[in-house]
Amino acid sequence: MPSVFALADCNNFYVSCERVFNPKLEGKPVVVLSNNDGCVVSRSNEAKALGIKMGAPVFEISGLIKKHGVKIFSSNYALYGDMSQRVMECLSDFAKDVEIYSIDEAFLDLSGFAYENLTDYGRRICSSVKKWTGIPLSIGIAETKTLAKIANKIAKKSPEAKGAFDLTGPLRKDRALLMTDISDIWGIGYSYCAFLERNGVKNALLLRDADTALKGRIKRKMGVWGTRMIDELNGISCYCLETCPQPKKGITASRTFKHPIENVKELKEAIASYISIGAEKLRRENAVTSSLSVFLMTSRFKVEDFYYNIKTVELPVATSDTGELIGYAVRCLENIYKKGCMYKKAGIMFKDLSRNCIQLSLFDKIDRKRSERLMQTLDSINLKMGSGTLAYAATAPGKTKSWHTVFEKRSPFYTTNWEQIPQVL
DNA sequence: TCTGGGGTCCTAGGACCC
DNA sequence: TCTGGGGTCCTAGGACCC
Repeated sequence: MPSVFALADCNNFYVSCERVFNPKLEGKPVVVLSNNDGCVVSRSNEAKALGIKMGAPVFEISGLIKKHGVKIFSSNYALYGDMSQRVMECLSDFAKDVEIYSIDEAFLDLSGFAYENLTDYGRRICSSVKKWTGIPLSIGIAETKTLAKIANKIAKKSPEAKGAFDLTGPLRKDRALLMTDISDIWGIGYSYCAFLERNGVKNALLLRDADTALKGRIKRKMGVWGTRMIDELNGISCYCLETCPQPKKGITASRTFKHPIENVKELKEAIASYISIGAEKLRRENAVTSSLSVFLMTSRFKVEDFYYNIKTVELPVATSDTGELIGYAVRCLENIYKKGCMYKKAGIMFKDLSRNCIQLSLFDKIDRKRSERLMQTLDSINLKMGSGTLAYAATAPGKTKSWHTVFEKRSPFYTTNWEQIPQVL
């Protein structure tokens, strides 16, 4: 049985989440900003039409914002995460297997739906999800994930598609691939796009039908990725549906500061707080780490005196104990801290994760059982009473700090906080 | 003045070993 | 003066994704 994938992708997801609870935003230009309200990460169609680009720094578009009354929001991750869960639950009603690909995308296995009209089925999914969650989405259907991505782009762009576009079967495929710019193919970024264009490959059809010589050049430049991409465009599926989330290979927690920081004490607090975030993720994954890195950097936009340094330590015994990790991290920080630098970003990384099996060391002085109980208690209190209820003193809890991320225009936590639930008056 | 965060995979090249 | 071959493992860096 040939495989059939549907890619369900929420339209302008973060903006759509804001609109669910604030319907007055419908039809208006709206953008959602990154941490510290730095740059644009989600745009409504109206904002796109004004020429606001993805990733644009806010200070560069402040004129446009003023002129057109663009509504702006800080990121509200609690809201988006919760809305995403609702959308994914709805989607799972429509297919036997679902792969959650990102916060706003999922692949559905529609193999064996041959007797249904797939376009109609896709439209039914869209209207049900919209009705149940308020979130609009588009569906692209095809024999491979890469083709489903292309189908999805067409579903989003063309109003006749009414939310869903089916690319299975030979009929519309050539035309669809001809109309697809090389840069719109999944896996083609800035660098590969330039390479392929230099080789005369301007659209997906030309890439699909590459001759042997061109395939060779692509293989040399892009490796196996390039080969697989051509196969996928030819309807040969190279990527199957991953229904169970793969265990994480590493965990990173880092933040950019609104204003640069020089003070080592403040940097220590920031690093301790990133360790807390990372270690909690680690425990949620049921994992321990045996490699910890701490890094510091100044602004990457000030090339003249750019400074970046990273220190990695291998731990004698793998752990997920926040306190223990803070201890190591602070020593790493002291190692790479250079006085006089204005730091703009700092973070921590855990690598070499292992699961559920701590290799004990003969020289270990820490009571592992006790540490495990302590972390379980910490996590359960924070889960019950709210994140950050219990925190290490090293993170300077309860005080407003220069390294704290700024969210000046954040909407209420409508769905995850009883105090902020929407009211009907 | 002001520019996000967290991932994955692949490859080349060096170190090391037999 | 002469100076092998092949395998494995690890890491850094590149490229991409959302």
